[in-house]
Amino acid sequence: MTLSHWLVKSEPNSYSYADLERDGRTVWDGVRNNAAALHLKAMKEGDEVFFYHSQEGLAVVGIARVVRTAFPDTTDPAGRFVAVELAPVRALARPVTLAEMKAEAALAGMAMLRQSRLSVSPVSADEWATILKMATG
DNA sequence: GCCAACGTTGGC
DNA sequence: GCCAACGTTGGC
Repeated sequence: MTLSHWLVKSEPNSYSYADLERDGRTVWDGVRNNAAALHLKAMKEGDEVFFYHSQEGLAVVGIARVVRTAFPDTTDPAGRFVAVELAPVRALARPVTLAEMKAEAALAGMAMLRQSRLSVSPVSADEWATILKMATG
């Protein structure tokens, strides 16, 4: 089975990567956007996920892993949306900022750059490798 | 704080 | 079913 890669956004004021490390795992709920929900449904156990800090930080700061695939989001009264569970893998050695990603030609097609408001987006294998390299450089 | 992008709602 | 109005997200 081939694993896929994703990116999720979170405002560190409400839930940061450090919070995920502290908790060990967390329910990724509250997504109320159909495109984002489709990506949640496509996540497989073991898929790796970049954890991006929006509003404050504006950078990919860590890697998480899908530990439970999509199930009904109990915070959605209408019962239409789904949640997954994520666990921390590791913090990046160096955060990769939005400005750096925008400046990197290899990331020009990246979903989160093309549609800035999408809170859950796919990351191609090449984009994943590019960002990992930027995090060590 | 402002504004662009974009999704949703509701009147027709 | 269209589209204007409105609300939310998120970068600047």
